[in-house]
Amino acid sequence: MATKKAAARATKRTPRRSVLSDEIYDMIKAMIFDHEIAPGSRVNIDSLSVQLEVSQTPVREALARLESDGLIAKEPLKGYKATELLSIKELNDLFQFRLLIEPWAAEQAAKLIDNTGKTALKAEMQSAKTALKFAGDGQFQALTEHDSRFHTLISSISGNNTVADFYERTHCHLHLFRLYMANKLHRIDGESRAEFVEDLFEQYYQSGSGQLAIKEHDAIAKAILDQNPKAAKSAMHAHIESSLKRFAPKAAAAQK
Amino acid sequence: MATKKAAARATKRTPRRSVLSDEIYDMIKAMIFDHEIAPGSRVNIDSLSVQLEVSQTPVREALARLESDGLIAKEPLKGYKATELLSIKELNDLFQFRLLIEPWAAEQAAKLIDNTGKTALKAEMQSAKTALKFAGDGQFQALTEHDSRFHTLISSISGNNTVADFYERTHCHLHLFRLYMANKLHRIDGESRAEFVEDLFEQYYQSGSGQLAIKEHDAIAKAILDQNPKAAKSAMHAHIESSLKRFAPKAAAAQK
DNA sequence: TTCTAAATTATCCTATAGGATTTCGTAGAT
DNA sequence: ATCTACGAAATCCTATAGGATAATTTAGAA
Repeated sequence: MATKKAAARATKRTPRRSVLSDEIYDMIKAMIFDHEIAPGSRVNIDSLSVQLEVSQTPVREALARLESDGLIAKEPLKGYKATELLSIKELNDLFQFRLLIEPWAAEQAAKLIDNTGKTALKAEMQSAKTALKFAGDGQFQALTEHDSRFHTLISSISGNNTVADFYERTHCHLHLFRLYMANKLHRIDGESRAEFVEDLFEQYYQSGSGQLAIKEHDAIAKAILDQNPKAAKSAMHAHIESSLKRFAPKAAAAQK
Repeated sequence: MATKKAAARATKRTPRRSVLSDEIYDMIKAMIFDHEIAPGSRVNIDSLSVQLEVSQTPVREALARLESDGLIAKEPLKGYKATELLSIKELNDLFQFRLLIEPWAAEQAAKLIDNTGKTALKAEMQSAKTALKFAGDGQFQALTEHDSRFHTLISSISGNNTVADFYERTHCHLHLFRLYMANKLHRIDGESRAEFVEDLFEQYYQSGSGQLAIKEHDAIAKAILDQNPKAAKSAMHAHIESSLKRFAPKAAAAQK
């Protein structure tokens, strides 16, 4: 008896900290971000379940949630497929929406920030510097993750949970979009790859005038830390507008 | 041949306009709205599947989607439960969020509306009048549905799909909240029921000063139809603020 | 009374089978 | 040669049963 129990315990040493369907959800989301699942391609439940070595049930739950997130679309009796990349119009709509929300959030954050928030914000700006180094080598992941965390952090400091929730939701798409562009490079023949990385780095993170996007983040963070609401609001507004300018040409290129 | 075709058409009279899991999703959502599933109560997959006479699979998918909608929460290894009603803070957060979005949407709608949109808006305002009659008899469902459609319509006329999507998403909660209050009446002993209906009608839809919420809708619709952006924006702003004033005391009462 | 340990309950996951629908390919007719 | 009709394969959707693990309850001992 005891030996049998021990054996059973040994075989499944997996502590399973969370439920399986959550893990599968994260895995599939990662596959979409990494373009293992290309935009617009079919997503087969059967294949996924054998690939991830689980049964269909958790895969189904994960796909249902991803559909709510807008990362996957279900056509009845046809199956799931990954959604297409953002069109120009969708990109504009999204940024217009951000312009309505985030400058306000930055303003509120400057009003309401406490010491805990200040510490967190300073730490995030510190991590941006190391992320920037990786980006110089063509590794953008750290930088995009900083960007996501930065905006999420400000939303949460604003104190309005509805706003914070919204941010996490809508930015899946944007994240995808970014990684698409970064990923695109890897498929270009080796010769011109370095050149493209340079180009992307210049245009995307440095922008024409030599102003780094990170510097815009710095300006926002500084205004919030100084508890200057008006400055924080306008800095955020400027940042989103210049982000859109950086994205628009890339979005147009991705359409084809 | 022809007969065979006709026979085939007859046998499959079930067009199955949508898949089962979608129907189940709608059914469970309706059960939450109608308080067949009370806020905070446990939701058992097994019970639901026998109650709705389907297997567990579609129930699981429906619950996963409802979790994304925020109407149901999952506690790992404990099961699903319906989320609680909005707290005062959440109500304030939600309305603050609406104040950032909807006045802008009304402004855009006034700028961009075409003849199709004008026809739809006029029709919706017409339906409000009949809904108002039902409300006088204590049947608020038609009125709350008009409210939901009205705001959704303006979001869609604004031309920004991100905004339109957002509206549909966030207002599940609000809808629930309203129906909760309306539903509460039915559980009160017959004696004082009429009195409470009167009270609710006065405070919720007529408000202290004798201004009907529908009249506020009228003002918004008129400004949009006149293509007067500034008026539309300020009318929407005023409407949301007075809505919050109507809701706040009810939310406080529901806390207990 | 309070703490430990076993038994019960419930949830999550797996596995598989079968029905329904779409898609693709082939044969025949115009 | 093009189009229609039938048949086969693939895919999705549904249904059901059963095993494994965590949470809860109950019983017994200090």
